[in-house]
Amino acid sequence: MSPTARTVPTTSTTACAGRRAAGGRDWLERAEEALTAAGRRRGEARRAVLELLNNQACALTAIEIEDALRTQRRVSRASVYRILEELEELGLVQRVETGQAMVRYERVADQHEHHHHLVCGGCGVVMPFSDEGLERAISSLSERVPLTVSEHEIVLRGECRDCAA
Amino acid sequence: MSPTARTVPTTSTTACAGRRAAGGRDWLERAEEALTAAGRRRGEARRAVLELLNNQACALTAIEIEDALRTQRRVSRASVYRILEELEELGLVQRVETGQAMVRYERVADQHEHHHHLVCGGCGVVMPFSDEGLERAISSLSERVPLTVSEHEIVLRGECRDCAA
DNA sequence: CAGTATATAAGATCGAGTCTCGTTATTGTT
DNA sequence: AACAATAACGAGACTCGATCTTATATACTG
Repeated sequence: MSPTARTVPTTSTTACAGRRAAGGRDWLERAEEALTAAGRRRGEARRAVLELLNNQACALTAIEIEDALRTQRRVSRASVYRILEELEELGLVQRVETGQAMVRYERVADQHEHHHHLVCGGCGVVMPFSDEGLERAISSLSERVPLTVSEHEIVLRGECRDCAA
Repeated sequence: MSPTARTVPTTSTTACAGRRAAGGRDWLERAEEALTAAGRRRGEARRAVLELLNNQACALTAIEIEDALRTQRRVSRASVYRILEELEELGLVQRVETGQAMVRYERVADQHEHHHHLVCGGCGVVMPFSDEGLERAISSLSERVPLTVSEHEIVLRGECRDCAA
């Protein structure tokens, strides 16, 4: 079995370690406003997805979102993807590639609660991190490169403490 | 259509811009040696893949490899993936996630011709880059993180000059 | 409250990647 | 050089994340 394409044992909402997001209240409100401003109607499926994303500390996959909502309100897979795409276009959500063969999504923080990801190759757990020095290096670099850089993504891979033990 | 899952218009071997890799002679030899040392036999399919990878400046997808070889020697898709996996295990090839819904592979340079990637969201072109300051920031960061970091990957996304024009 | 457009659900479909298994080819041995 | 033994390979079925299609339900507008 290929090490990176393995089935990652993620228990839906615990895929990304770390404290459950606390002060996301603003994000939910901001999201609702942005959607209304964009001329969108309200729907229960989308509201459920928004609420779930608002309570996450880190990125979820579409399937994890579908599973997590199954108990409270069945949301079709197509809807999950459609909603995530809308939210991404409005800059409310961002895609995260962790090298696990599926895309993860997370809400875009109000200010710059900007972060990147640590991925354990053993158990598949995903953890957020951020670093000032790294961001400085990136932004200075972005000036000297033959591309108008609009986003960047950094993934550190290795073994978490549990797996290394 | 989702912007990142779009079908990227890559013409097989030109997927990764930049001069065709020049001094790859050593890599090919090194690869052959490593494979022999690992007790592997020789096969035509693998030799074809090795030669192709040796002439690339940057990362290719498995499908691109299959297509590129189609004219000279038909190599089964399963073989391409199996060969790439072997090479990855031996540290001769590395996987690259560019956020384009498929994995790319490239040879691992002899010394530290270590590099990362710029991806144009418009045309899908992938370009290599490297930066000392960035590497320093990463390695100092790797010490302070709750993970034994073994690899890292950085992708800058934006618009290339042609697409921005 | 009727009309209309958006939101959603269900399921077909797509495609990258994986798996199985029968065939071919390399290599060490005689 | 013929011969096993076994690794390398090819063809195609299969998996599963993601997308597309279409019919229905629901939210706004007048």
